[in-house]
Amino acid sequence: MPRPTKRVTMADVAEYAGVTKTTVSRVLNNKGEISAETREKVLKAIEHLGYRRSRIARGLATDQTFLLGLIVPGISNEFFIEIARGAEDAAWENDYKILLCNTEGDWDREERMFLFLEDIQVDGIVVCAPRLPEERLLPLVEQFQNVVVVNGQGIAWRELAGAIETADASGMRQAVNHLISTGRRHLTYLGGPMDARVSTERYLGFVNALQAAGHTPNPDWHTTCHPANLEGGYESFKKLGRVIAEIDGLVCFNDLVAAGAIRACGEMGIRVPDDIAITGCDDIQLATLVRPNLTTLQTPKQDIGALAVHMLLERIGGQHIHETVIIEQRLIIRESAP
Amino acid sequence: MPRPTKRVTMADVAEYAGVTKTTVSRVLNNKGEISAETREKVLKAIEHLGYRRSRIARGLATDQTFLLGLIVPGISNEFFIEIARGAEDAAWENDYKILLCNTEGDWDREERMFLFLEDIQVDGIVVCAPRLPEERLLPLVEQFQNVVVVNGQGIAWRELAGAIETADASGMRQAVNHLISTGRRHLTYLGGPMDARVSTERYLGFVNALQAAGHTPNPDWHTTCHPANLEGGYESFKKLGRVIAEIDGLVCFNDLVAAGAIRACGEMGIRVPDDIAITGCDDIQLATLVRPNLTTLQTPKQDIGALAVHMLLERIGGQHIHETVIIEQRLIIRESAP
DNA sequence: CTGAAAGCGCTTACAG
DNA sequence: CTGAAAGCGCTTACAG
Repeated sequence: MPRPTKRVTMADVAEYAGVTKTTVSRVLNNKGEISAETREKVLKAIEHLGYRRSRIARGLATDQTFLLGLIVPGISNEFFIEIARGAEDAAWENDYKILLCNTEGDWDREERMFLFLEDIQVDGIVVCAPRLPEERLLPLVEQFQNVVVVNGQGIAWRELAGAIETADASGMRQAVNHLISTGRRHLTYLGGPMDARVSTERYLGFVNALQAAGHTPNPDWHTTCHPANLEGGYESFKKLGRVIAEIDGLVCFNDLVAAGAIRACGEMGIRVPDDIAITGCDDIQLATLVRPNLTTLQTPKQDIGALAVHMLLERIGGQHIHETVIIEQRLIIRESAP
Repeated sequence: MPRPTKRVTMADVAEYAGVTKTTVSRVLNNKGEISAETREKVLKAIEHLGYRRSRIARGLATDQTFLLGLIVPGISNEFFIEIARGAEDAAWENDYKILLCNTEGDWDREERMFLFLEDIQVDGIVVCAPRLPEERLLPLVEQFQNVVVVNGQGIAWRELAGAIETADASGMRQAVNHLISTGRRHLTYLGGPMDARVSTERYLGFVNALQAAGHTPNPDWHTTCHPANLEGGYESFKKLGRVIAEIDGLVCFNDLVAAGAIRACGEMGIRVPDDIAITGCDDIQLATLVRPNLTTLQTPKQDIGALAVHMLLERIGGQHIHETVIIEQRLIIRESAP
């Protein structure tokens, strides 16, 4: 922002303290030996003049901005908001700042965001892109040094970036087992978009768990939601139409979809959980707002955000300790599937 | 991000095109006369080398970053998310980018965010700070050139910054009039934190409208919510305790609070809207998710965000056309107060 | 322990 | 219409 008053620069500090910019820079960066006395003088000058180092100038000189980008496909989705929150805290703790970028699930916008972040010259990027096709993700990851991908698809990029994934199949298994152990016999799955790995994986988890328990999933019942939000869940559930009466257990892709299904049940005169038990996934706030409350899989969203930042920081520091981390989910039993 | 391969610089482009950096800069900025031929050569060189101008270097040279900051007190509050969305679109359209900053309603964090944005050297800042005290806001506004405040408190800063405000009192009047005209006689107000102007103003609007209609608000019934979200609304409604049976109309500070009240009603065996009619404010998504759907005041959230950016751009351009803009709300009638 | 000087990648008067 | 040069505010070898 063009300042009304001239900016206080390092040269001003140097002059006031009677030293050179080199010295000022050194005390600022705690680099090299400096006599206690000189340091004192410089610190006083900084204090007195109200000097604040220009991140831009520093960025130009060092090629480091201490900025991190976080790309999410939607900002009104609490799942990503929580990840952002965790990431932000972790970043601040390490003197980094987070730039939150929302793509609205638009792939072109995804690329534009990468370009934007490259423009700003962030030191690293966390990408949450569950639906982005591998062939779109790969070039982005190739172009940048430090990237951590949360729930990404494909494998081509994996040696280039860090990865964090939720243990989707195992989560769904917990949901299915719970429904079966509470007496449900005719289960189906209300899925997310099948172009997302998290989605297909959850479906597979559902199918496998069912088979492992000696049941056969009815493929005709399998329904997906577009988009995987409340409206999508509502519409898709209604599509189940006549067969719905036979179903007594519904495993949903996420809490939003589950809430939509519950809403549809309300209108269709189907009682939850009496007639049908419903489970969600992620445990967002909505899970406890909806009536009946959602039985769901808790995902440690903030932890994922913090972990992503830590992995990024490792990479920036030249280490690649955590290549891939799997995050387990935990079943929380509430009213919708007691 | 320290690049593995050397960055393509303006000098490279100049060399490849057989001109000087000055010329390259000129075609990039469309400044000064350039022969079509030269321009062509430069453009080709840029294309060929895949050159992308460094925003950092440019920022250092011009003191302009084409970056805007947007400070919000909470990122899980849909009201602010929508403002952010509107702001982002408006910014992109003008080749600016938005940096979204969340303070979580923490005033110290508010100041830190300002410092951070100053650090990044954004060209302007939009602040949503409904609860920030005037004496905290003033120094921040004084320190920056280009600021637009959304729903700010106090007046001291008003000649220094642009302002956008919702017409809260008039909104509440609509709600009260609707309740009265549909036969409700014993109204009360479930308020927000009384340290926010929007909150006191809504309360005054409520009281005035009631009096204008010849009713006397019962001050004993007046209750505030801390915080003004679902839980707060739920708790506060319960505090109304015994007197609740006498109340047949409830005007709420916002949709979140209203949803909390509805939830409490459910548990207390009070029927909405039969026993009590409830109105919200803002018309967030939740308004149509809750059962019964919320009658509420629609606030054009995205428009507010876009307007804020436009006002900021005006200021950056040296104009101060819109000093203060008042945004009207509109009553949407749904199930909770038919 | 401290300084002089070059460099980061741009822009912008000033000349021609 | 184009260029040489200084400057934006830092950092960092290189000397001493």
